[in-house]
Amino acid sequence: MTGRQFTRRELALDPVELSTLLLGAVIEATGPDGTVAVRLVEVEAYRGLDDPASHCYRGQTPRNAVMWGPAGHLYVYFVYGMHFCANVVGTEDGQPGAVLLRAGEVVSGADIAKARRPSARGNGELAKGPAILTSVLGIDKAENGVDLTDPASPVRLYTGERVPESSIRSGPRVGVAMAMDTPWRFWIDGSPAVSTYRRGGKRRASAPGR
DNA sequence: CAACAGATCGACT
DNA sequence: GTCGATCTGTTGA
Repeated sequence: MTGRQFTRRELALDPVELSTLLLGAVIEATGPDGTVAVRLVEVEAYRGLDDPASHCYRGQTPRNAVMWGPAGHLYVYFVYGMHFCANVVGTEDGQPGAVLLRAGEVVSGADIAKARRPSARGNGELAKGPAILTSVLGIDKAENGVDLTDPASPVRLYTGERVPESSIRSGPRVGVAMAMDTPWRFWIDGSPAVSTYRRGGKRRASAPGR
């Protein structure tokens, strides 16, 4: 157990503000094989309408509909044909926005986390990267839209130890080609779970033959 | 250590 | 048909 569960009202923030609130917070997910909790150490803000890199920049679609919904819900999307990524919905009232959960440290259920991701290189207690985080937590499309503030929800969000502002760093988001000058990635300085930065950009498909 | 190509499904043009 | 809020193994400095 860590802190108390967040309320929807506490999470109804601009994604940039919500990002710093989520650092150090604990997300806990219960699946058929058990419960895993992760302390968040790296997140990214996506503000929607103003933000060309956001899924909702071009308007509402069936995939991103959750981002228009109430704060404190989980937005899960499938990407690159094999990975799931999880976001916490922040703003409300027609101002879509969310915070991508990028990395964390497993604080309970480490054995289950390891079983779910046996190929995790090195330390299985780290969830270094958004797709690894979701697989360790057992989150997939089925958890899209669940309420993180509901005690009965399969995925819940709790307050953690407060992170001193001096240890919070920010920088450009990972893998984002547009708006690279916007430092909307936030992480806890010194955490081993923080993913290494990879710049975004177009990659031409090469090797036309097979 | 840094950089790149491949894998693979669904949303969007 | 193209490309993506990615990860991993391989290659090269």
